[in-house]
Amino acid sequence: MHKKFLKPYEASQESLIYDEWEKSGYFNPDNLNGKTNYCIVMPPPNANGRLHSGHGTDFTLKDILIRFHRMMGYKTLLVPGSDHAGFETQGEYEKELKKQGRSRFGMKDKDLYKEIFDFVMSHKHVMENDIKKLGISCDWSRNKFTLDKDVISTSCDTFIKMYNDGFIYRGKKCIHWNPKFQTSLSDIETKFKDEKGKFYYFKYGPFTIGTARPETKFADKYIIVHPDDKRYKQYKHKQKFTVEWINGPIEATLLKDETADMEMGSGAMTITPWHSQVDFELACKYDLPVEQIIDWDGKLLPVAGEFAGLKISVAREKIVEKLKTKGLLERIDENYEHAVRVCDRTNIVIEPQIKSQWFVKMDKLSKRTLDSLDNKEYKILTKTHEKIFRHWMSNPIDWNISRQIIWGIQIPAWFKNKDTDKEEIKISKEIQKDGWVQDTDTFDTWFSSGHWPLVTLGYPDSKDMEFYPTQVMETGADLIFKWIPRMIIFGLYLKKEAPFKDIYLHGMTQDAKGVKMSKSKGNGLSPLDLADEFGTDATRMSFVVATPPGMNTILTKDKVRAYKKFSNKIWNISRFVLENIEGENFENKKVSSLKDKELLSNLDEEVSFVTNHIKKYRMDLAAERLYHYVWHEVADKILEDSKSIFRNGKQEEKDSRKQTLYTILSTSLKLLHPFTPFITEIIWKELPDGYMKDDKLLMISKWPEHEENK
RNA sequence: GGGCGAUUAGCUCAGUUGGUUAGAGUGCUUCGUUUACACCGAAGAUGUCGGGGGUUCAAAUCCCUCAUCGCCCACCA
Repeated sequence: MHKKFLKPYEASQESLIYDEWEKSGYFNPDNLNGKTNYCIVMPPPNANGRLHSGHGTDFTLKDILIRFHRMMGYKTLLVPGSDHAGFETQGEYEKELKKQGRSRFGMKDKDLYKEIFDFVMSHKHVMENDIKKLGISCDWSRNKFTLDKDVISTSCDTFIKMYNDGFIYRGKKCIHWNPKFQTSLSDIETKFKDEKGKFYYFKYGPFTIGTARPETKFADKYIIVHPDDKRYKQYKHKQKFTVEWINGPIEATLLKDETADMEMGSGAMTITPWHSQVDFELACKYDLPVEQIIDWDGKLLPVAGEFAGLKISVAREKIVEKLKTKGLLERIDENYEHAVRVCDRTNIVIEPQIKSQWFVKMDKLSKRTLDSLDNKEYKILTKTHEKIFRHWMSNPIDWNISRQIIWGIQIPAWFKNKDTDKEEIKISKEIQKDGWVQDTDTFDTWFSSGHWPLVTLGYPDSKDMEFYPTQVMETGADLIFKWIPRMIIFGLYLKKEAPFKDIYLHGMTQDAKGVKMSKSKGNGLSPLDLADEFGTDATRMSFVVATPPGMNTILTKDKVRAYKKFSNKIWNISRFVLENIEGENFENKKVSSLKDKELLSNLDEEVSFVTNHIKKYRMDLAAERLYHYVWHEVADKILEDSKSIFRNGKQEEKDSRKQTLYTILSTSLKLLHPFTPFITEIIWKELPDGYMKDDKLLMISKWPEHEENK
C-alpha cells in the first residue's frame, strides 16, 4: 500500500512544487536541449498591483502553451515582466502622499519620480508572487520592468530615429491646464463638478449668442449654427458680417456645422478655439486661426484691451457690465446648471489651453502593418478581431504620444523659448546645457510598451534576439487597437519583422451578471483567493474551459468548485492505480487482453485530440475533453471494470490490466500537466521509476506520441 | 453617436465547415457505501435553441428583420 496516498487530496500541497521547478532551472531555455525555439512574452501587469482574473486567464493560457511545447521538446521561453502603469501608479502614490499630508504639487519632478520608483520597487514582489502562485513557468532570470534603463534607452532611440525619419512632428492639442499649480493634467486626473451659474445672451450682429464664459469672447470671429436650423435659413455658410463687440467692431463669419446644438440657447454660438476642446476641433476642421486669450496664470492677455491683466473671475462681471452699457446684453439666465471640469485632487477649475505635443504620423506605418498582414507575415486568429483590426488600421489618425505625467519616460526633446515664435528644438538623449530645457512630458505608455517584445529579448544586440519573432501574442481583446498595433509597428519599423506569428485574443472575464470584472466596479474575483480556496489547478481549469478564442467568459465560484472536485478525482484515480500496481515490474510484460488493447487505442485518440487542439489554440476544448475522459471514462468505467478483474480474473488478465492502468495513468498525467501542473507533478513523484516515467520531473518529460491528423 | 458581440435546461455555459434522438457543469428527484473518491456512484425529469420571416431535402448553425443585454471606441467608426 502507498502510505502517502491514504490521505485525501489537499490543495495546500501545491505550494511546495513551484520552488522545485524554479530550482531545476528548466524555466530557462538555456538549460533545455530542444533545437526549435518557442517563445511567448507575457504582457506586463502593473508592478504595483495584484493580479486579477483577466491576468489569470491570460497567464494560464500562455503557460499551457509553454508547458505543452516544453514537453514536446521545444526550447521554450516565457518572459515575465511588469509595467510602471503611469496614470494609475502616480495616482496611487499621490494618495500615499496625501496620507502623509503632502502633495505632488510643488515637488520637483525628479524627486517625485525617485520616490514613486522606490515605492513601486518595494511592492513589485507581491505581484510577482501572484504569478508564481498561479504556477506560471516563466524565466525569472529574464524579468523586465518597463522603466528599466535599457527600456528607457531603446524607447528614446526609437523616438530619435522616428524624428529623423520624419515620422514624428510637433502639433497642437487641447489639454487640461491647472493655472494655480502650473501643470497640465491627464483626463483621469480631472473630474466634472456640477455647478449653478449664469448663462448670458448677447447681441452679436443679427444673432443672439449664448455663453457661460463672456471673458473668453474677445477674439471670437466665427458664429456656428446648425445647417438644419430654420431660424438661420436666410444666411449662407461662410457669409461675413460686421458686428459691434466688446472693444469695437469686428468682422465675423458664419459657419454652418452640425456641432451646433439647436436646442441649446438660441442655437447660435461663437467659438474660442484656444480655450475649448470642441471649439478647437472645429477650428481644425475649417482651418481657422486660433488665438490665446487667457495666459498660463489665468489672466487676460493684451487682446482683451482695457481688461488685459485681469483675473478671469474678476473680468467676467466687468465685461458683462460693458456689454450692457453698449446695449448688447439681451438677458441673463440665472439658473444655468452645467458641469465644470476641475482638478481631481485640488478642485481647481481647469482652463483648457492649446499646447504643442508630439505626434507620430500613422498613415505609412499603418499601411505597412496591413501589408504585412496581407502577406501573412502574422495572423490574427479570430475573424472578428481581424475585421476590427483592419478597420482601425485603415483609418489611422496621428498618435499623440505626449503625456502630462511624471511617472513615465521623459521625452528626449530639449527646448529654448518653448511655445513662442522663437522656439528651438534639439532632440537628444544626452543632458543639454546652455539654457536648453527638457520637455517635461513623458511618453504615452503604449509608446514604450509597444517595444515590449523587442526590449524583453534585449534588442538590438542580445543573443536572446534569436527568440524573435515570438510565437504568439495572447492577450485580452481590448488591446486589439491599443497595444497590438503598436508592437507590430515598432517590430516592422526597427526589426523589419512583426514581433509574433500568431495573435490570439481571449475575451473579457465577466461576473455572474455578464458585467466585465474590474477594480472600479468591485465585482472581480481574485485568482489568488480562488487558488487559496479551491487550489491553483482548479482555478486554472476554470479559466480555460469554456473560454474559446475571442469570447467573453463568465467566472463564478461554482465553476471553480467543480474543478476542485476534478482535482480530487485525479488524486483518487492515482491512488487506486498506484495501490494496485505496487511492486510490479513492467519491463517485460505485454498487454494481452483484447479489451485492454482497445482501451489503449482509445487513449491514443485522446492524445491526438488534446495535442491537435492545443496546436490549434483550442485549449478550451482540449481541457473539456480531458475532463470527461478522466472522470467518466477512466474513473467511472475503466476503474470500476478493473475491480472485478482484480478480484476474479486470471493472472494474465490482471497483469495486462495493471500494465494498461499504468499506461493510462502516466499518459493522462502528461496530458493534464499543462492544465493542472501542480497535482500532476505531485503524483508523478509517486510513479515507480523507469518504464513510462522518462524523467523525474513531469514538467520536462516527453509528451505522449500521437498521430498527426486524427 | 459609431463599431463589435451575445440571446440554447431553474442557473452558468459548450455545440469546429448546415446532417441521426441538441450536450456539459451546477441545481432537482429516486436508489446505492462493493479495492480510490460522499469533493462518490447508478438511474431519471427538465429545452417552441430570444420573437418573426427567408434560403435548403435538411437550420441552434446561413441570410434579413425586430427586441433585449453586454463590451469597446468616442475628431478615427
